[in-house]
Amino acid sequence: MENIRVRFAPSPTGYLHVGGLRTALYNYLLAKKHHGKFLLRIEDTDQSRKVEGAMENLIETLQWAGLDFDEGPTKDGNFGPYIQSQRLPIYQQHAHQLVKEEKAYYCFCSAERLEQVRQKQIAAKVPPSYDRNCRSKSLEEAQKKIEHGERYVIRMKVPLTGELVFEDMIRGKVAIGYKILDDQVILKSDGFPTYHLAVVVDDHLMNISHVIRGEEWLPSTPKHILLYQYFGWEIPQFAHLPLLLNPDKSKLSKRQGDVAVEDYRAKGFLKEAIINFIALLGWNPGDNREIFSLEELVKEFSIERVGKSGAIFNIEKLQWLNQQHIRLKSDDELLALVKPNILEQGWKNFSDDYIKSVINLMKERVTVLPDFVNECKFFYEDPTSFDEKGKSKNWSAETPKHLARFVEKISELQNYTASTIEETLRTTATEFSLSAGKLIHPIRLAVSGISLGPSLFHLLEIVGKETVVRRINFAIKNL
RNA sequence: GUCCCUAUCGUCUAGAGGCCUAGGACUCCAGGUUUUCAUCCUGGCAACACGAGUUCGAAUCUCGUUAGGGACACCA
Repeated sequence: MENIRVRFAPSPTGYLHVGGLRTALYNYLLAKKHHGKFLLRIEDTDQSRKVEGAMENLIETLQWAGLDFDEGPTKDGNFGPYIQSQRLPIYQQHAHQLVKEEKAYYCFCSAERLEQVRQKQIAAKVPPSYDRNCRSKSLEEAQKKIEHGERYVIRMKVPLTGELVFEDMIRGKVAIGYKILDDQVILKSDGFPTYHLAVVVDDHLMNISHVIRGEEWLPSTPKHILLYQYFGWEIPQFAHLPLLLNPDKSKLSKRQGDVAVEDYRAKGFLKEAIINFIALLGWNPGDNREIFSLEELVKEFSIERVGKSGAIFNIEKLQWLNQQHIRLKSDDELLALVKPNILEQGWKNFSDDYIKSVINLMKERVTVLPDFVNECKFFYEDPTSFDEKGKSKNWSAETPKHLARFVEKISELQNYTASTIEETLRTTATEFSLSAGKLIHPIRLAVSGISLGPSLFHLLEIVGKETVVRRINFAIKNL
């Protein structure tokens, strides 16, 4: 494959959808794999749906995920502008050109008339579509109406019979009969193009070689190909990706869970895990590997290995992948990700080294980033309450005496490390003829307030002798 | 309703006619390791939608049925 140019072309209607991210990812992977270009184009031809700040948010999220585009609104190439609302004259010129060549025509039908036609068709149990009322009007007649100030749209002429056959890289041959295709509006009465015109004109002008998009576009692809033919342009390769699905197998949507990439980001999922996860939703390398970095995906990706059937977006595997990717990160990387949350908690008096030692001890035990906060509280503040179950199970009348002795002994420890702490604990247990567990569990409870967690000896080492002594003494008095 | 797409364990998937008594991963269950929990290790449950055909042989090819989904806007 040579000179690959692909694009991700979202509408700025809010956040970046995980399905959108996957589409962007597959485009990105194909481009990078073949040393091509990946462009971002903003499709904002429906002013009514435009959301303030959505484009900035889209770009920010895309870049957070690591999918840098080579050309786009904030990175000019030679094919801009990359925002469709800034390209209006281009579309208008092309639409009128088709009218001139009698491949499209002016339509003056009012919304009311269209609605009447539709109602009649529904009543007659005919599939609703435009009745081509204006198709037979002469150009002169139309011109006159326009001069009188009548509003119009431009519709493309679709052949009345025959069918259009095209090759999809994922689905193979697809054939669709013309008779079910409407004379689609390509230029709206407000002078904006519809998607169908804009996408074809831009993809051509921007030299797009492969159109990789969601399966929902498959049925309208013939309209696009027809437009390419009308303009006499080379038709790009099409690849229609299988849809991402809700657990009930409908198209992935809000209501049934989070669909915004930023939601998963906020929940503490790593970009590496999200990318890895969505890459595997519809694609696999053909062997048993499952953990991939973005760079590895670039190396391994091939569009031929993209599947055809929809994939349910099920976060259980995402969670597992997140665990795996957390382990792959260095303590320093994790520190950078976690420190803001630590500070947010008001835990300000802790050195980076301290936080890193916590991270190091905990990183094989967490699944999402916030676990470094929520499951690590006792590293940063004294427990204010104690787990009741743990107390009834592990705390006896004798316990304070045992713990007092342990405190006494570690206070004298010169070399306070996990191994000397362990040694001290075991000799203390022996003094009282106890199993080590009879000390370990109450000490854990006293120091952390809960009865689960990492290695006690490492926990005690990290927290520090002073704090351990203070917490145990507090527990002896108050438990 | 019409058109289009799709169909392997609960989920993501491997499988391009014999290598399939269908493989891997997640989840779940059991056992082991561990001071607890988690991790980790071992093992287990679990699928070719159905029916015809082609073939010596079909999860793989063809047709049909069924099911699910998508598209049918001056939205993308």
